[in-house]
Parts: sequence; C-alpha cells; structure tokens
Amino acid sequence: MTPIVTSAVMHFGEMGSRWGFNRTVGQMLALIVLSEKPLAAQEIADALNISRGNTSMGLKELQSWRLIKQQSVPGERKEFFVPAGSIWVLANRVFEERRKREIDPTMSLLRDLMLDNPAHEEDANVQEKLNEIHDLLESVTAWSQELQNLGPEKLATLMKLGSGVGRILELKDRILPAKAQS
Amino acid sequence: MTPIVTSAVMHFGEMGSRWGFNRTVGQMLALIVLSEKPLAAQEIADALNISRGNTSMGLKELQSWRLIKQQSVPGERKEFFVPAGSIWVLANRVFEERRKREIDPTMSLLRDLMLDNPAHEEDANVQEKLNEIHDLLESVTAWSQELQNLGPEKLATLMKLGSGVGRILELKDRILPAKAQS
DNA sequence: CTGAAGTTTCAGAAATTATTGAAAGTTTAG
DNA sequence: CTAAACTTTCAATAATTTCTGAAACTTCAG
Repeated sequence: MTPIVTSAVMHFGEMGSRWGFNRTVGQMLALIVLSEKPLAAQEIADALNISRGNTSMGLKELQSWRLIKQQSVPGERKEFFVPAGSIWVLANRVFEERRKREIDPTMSLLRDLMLDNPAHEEDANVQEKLNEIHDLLESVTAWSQELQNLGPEKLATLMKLGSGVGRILELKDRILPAKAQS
Repeated sequence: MTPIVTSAVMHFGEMGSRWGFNRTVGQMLALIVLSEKPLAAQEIADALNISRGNTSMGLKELQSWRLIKQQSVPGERKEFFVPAGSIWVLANRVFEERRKREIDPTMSLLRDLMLDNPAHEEDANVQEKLNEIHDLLESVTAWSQELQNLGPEKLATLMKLGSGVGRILELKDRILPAKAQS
C-alpha cells in the first residue's frame, strides 16, 4: 500500500464504526475500493494485518451490505473481490442499508403504537407526538428515495440550483398545470 | 410510564446505538420528548432504573447534541429538562450532529490526500477515486442543508411532488430565465 | 479416492464501551 | 459561614463487541 492508500484505509477504519460497521470492515472496504485489481482474501488479511478468520467475516458482512462482489479469475483457484459498483452505487447501498437498520424498525414500531388503544388519558398526547415522528421519518425516507432515483447527474443539476429550489417551489402551481395541459 | 411510553422508550434505547448514542441516552431522549412536563434528573434515573451518575452523563451528552435544554422551575431547587424544540428541530439537530461526526472528518482527510503529491504512479488513480468520493459527499451534504433550510412545510410540498421533481428539473431552463427576466 | 488449496465457523481472549457508586464539587437558604 | 440539596466526576467493574486461530468444511486436480 502506498502512503496515500494507507492513510485512507486507516481513516475509513476509524470512521467505520460511525458508518455502521466495525474498524476492520471499514478498512477492508477502503482497500477494495481503492485497489486497481481484484483482491484475494489472503492479500487483504496481509495488507491489513488481521487474521484470515476475521477477513472472512468482514467479507461476508460487506457482501451482506452489497458493497463488494466476488469475482472469479480464470485459472485461479481462489476467489477475488471487487467493489459492487461505482462510488455512487456504493453510497446508495450504504444509505439504503442504514435506512433499513436505523429507520424502518422505528417506523414499524411507531405505527403499531399508534394503533394501540390508549390505556391512559395522557397517552393521547404521546400518540400525537409519535405520529409526528412517524410522519417526519416517512417524509425524509421518501425524499432520500427520490434523490437516489434521480441519479448523480440530475442531483448535481439540482445542487447547482441551490436555494433556487425554494423559488421553483413557489412557481410550481404555475408550472405543473401547464405541464398537465400539454 | 404508561405501557405505550415504555415501549417507545425501550425501542429508542435499542436503536440508540445505531443513531449515534448509547442505550441509556436513547431512552432518556425518548422519555424527555414524550413527557408532558419538564423532568428532573432524579425522575429520569428512577423511571429508567439507572444510576444518578449515568443520568448526569447522559444529560450532558444530550445537551452536547443540542437535543434537550435545561429549564428552571420557579421555587424548585433542582434543574428540569425539556426537548430543545419541535420534532423537526430535533431531527435536524441529529442530522447535523451526525454530519459533523460522520462526514466532515472524512471530507477533510480526502481534501488533504488529494493535495499530497503522489509518491507512486498508481496513486494517480487512487486520487481520482478519492476525488470522486469527496465530490459525492459534498453534494449530499449540501443537499441535506438545502432541505433543512426549506423547513417541514415546504419539504412536505416537495414530497407530494414526488417524481415530479425530475420533470420540473427538465423544465427549469424554461422557468429560471423567465424568473430572472421579471 | 486422496490430499493440497482454499474457505468458514466458532469458542475463547482481547479490546472497547457503558455503568455504577462513592467522593468531590456546587449552590443556596438561613 | 454552614449544612442541606443537589450535581458532577471518575476509578473500578460489568457488559458488549471485536478478533484470533485452530478445527471443520469444501472444492477440485490428479
């Protein structure tokens, strides 16, 4: 590993836990993404100085996040690993996976609690608050979906618009009917 | 605590670590948000069955996230705690705080690495990839800023638009000049 | 079928993170 | 100033998470 790669790998390791996986999994991801060629499990273990067993578990986890995929190299017995797609794809996968783990279970619980009939009078207020949280989470997830569907280029266009989005929004009543008309 | 509140508090505890804080901090946040009245530290410790010391640290952390604030109740010696704002405000704070911890350090490192002059030839490719990651993170954070500035009502409007956003985007060249003209 | 090359599993060890509770600190009423 | 009421700190301990490495497993060439 060149010094630059080493820095990046170390950093992704440290950040790993904040991003939802552990140190070694973070390092492994960085290594695989930055590598020019497919990497074998043993190469990864050697580069990062971790046990072969740990490497195997880490690869399994990265696959469960759909961030890497196996690739057979003709003539070679062992399996090699490469990123599951472009940076944009990988970022989307992380988002999606985190949504599944961080938001979906909460939305589900909130829905259930809202259906429970209140056992106490103070529950009315509580349910209202839970409802508010639920709606907010729903909005945010629906929105991030929308952005994902746009793809990176359109996202960039939208970005350049900046606060212009607010302005467009004010105009939408004028625009959309016109569009419907055509 | 009513059964509904208990369920919610427990759930926020379990999710806590995924959201960036630990179990008890998650429980404390839920309790404070769902409570109708300001809560004293001792009440929180009792309700959650945790030590007074742990409570104190948890409150400190919630304050560092700017999710709760202290409130003095006239005639009372002790301090009480209430949410730092509406659900929308709290959600924004969590987003912002997480961005600071999860994205900003990485962007900063990536910028530095991109400035380093490559020691090896294979670094050229690596730097290109790092650059790509950097730009993506930049886009996403700028966008989430934008959404935060819009506020909840406009976000809702935008939401209803759904995939219409894509369509509007196609029209923007027609719209924005018109706007500039007026 | 055999064994070499490779991978996965998992019990225990190591490392990290969270929690307690007692001691030290702070604030205020009197 | 003193003492009661309350809060914070932090060393020790408990709980949790991660990592290792040896054993079990799989695959395939010969």
